[in-house]
Amino acid sequence: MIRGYAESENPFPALGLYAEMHGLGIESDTHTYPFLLKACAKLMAVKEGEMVHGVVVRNGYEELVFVKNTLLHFYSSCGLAENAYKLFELMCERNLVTWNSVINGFSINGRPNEALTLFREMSFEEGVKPDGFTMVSLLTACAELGALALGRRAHVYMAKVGLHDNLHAGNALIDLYAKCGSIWEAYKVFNEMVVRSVVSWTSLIVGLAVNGFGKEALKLFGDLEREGLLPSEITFVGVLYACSHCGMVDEGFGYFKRMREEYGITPKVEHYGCLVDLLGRAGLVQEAHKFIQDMPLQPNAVIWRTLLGACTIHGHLTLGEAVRARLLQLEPKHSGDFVLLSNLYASERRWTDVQKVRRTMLKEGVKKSPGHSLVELQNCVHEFVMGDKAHPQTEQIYKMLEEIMKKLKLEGYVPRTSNVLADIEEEEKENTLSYHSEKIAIAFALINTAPKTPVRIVKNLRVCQDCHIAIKLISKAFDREIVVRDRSRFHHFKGGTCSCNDYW
DNA sequence: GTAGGGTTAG
Repeated sequence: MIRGYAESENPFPALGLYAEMHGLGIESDTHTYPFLLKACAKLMAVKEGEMVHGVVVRNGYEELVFVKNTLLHFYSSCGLAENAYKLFELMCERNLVTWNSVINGFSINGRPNEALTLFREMSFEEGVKPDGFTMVSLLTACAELGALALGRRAHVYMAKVGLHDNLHAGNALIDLYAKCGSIWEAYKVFNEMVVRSVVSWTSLIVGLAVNGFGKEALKLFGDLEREGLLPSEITFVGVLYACSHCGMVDEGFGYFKRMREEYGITPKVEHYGCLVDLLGRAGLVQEAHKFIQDMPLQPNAVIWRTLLGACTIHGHLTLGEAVRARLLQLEPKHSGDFVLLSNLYASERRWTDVQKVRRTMLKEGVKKSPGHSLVELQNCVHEFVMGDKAHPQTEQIYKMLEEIMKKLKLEGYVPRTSNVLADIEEEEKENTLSYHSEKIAIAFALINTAPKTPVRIVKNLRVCQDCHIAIKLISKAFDREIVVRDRSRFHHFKGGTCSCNDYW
């Protein structure tokens, strides 16, 4: 019974049954724990899982590799990669599932570097051969880092050991190439797949959309329908995202209607979020506000933040302030909201208000999350932060930055300082030569790669307006294609223009 | 005869 529930869509009753069993004085055996932990993992029931962990230890089943592996999986899927790793370190017997569980724990919890390190340890030091599961975690880690060369190597390896036909690994490859901005390689993987699932289609649709190929994403969705496949709610998130980033307002609402009526999918807050963005981006800010007020779900912070973003782009000061007040109630210390509000005031040239926002931030101890940019070079991922001086090539990098600035000024570039808050740390450091991390990363890449090679950067925050203008000019002045993945989407810079059409 | 994987609005 417990097994049945644990493996079903609603594993909740499994926990109740266990409690009942416990109450009747029936002891669990080694067959029960894995299913219980599976249920806890699915439900993210941390407390219950930790309790089961305690029982496992008390009954002396801790050293059984099967049981321990489910514990690793439980902690990993509840966002507690560290707990999983601690257990892993103490294990005397490990098998492939053990390695996969702990690697995946790091990979899905935003610690891709640790996932890669463990993968190397597993395959090069311990000589354990990876399987499809391992490759999915590895590719996910590469995708997060934007490590294209490393991902390609994994792809080659998969072909060599016969894992290239694995459906899940194939899907992870599509996602990898899309998240590295190499959408044509994603297409290639998709086209060569022996078996595809709706996830394969969805991954490519989402990948096309975030890379700025909205029309192609919608075309692919059409192909999916012609094949008679059933799109999922995530497919529709991709479709609606494509519409909002291409300004296709009517089409977006058309798909939303079809999602509900033809496919019977109940829209979630993510779908409403896309539509708020769709209206807001298109300048229909009042309509977006009305849409939020009329939606049947409770709007969350992301919904209001989307509207605040639209107010900032289109200069709706009064509404923006009202939305900001709501966000203060929902998430008072979200640094991004302070930045948005400040940009809103800056766009209206209200400098006193900009200063006020800054002072509040300092007073409340709200720190802007530090931006960093990643560049991959010869299978190594280099990280740069604003004003970075830690890299061994610092001297060369800053010389290059000077050269870049000289060239850009000839092209008519004037540094844009209206995003005052974006430079808050810069001012604190009182360092006039403190460049944003993406500029440093680009200088580093220009030094270390052959002319005309594309430059790829992954940034954890959104690229600021000043850097966006500068990178457009760099792509022209240095004749380089520059691909920047920021927090929200891709920017493909080439010959002085960007694929986002300055709209992001 | 009990364990693990892919896509999600700002």
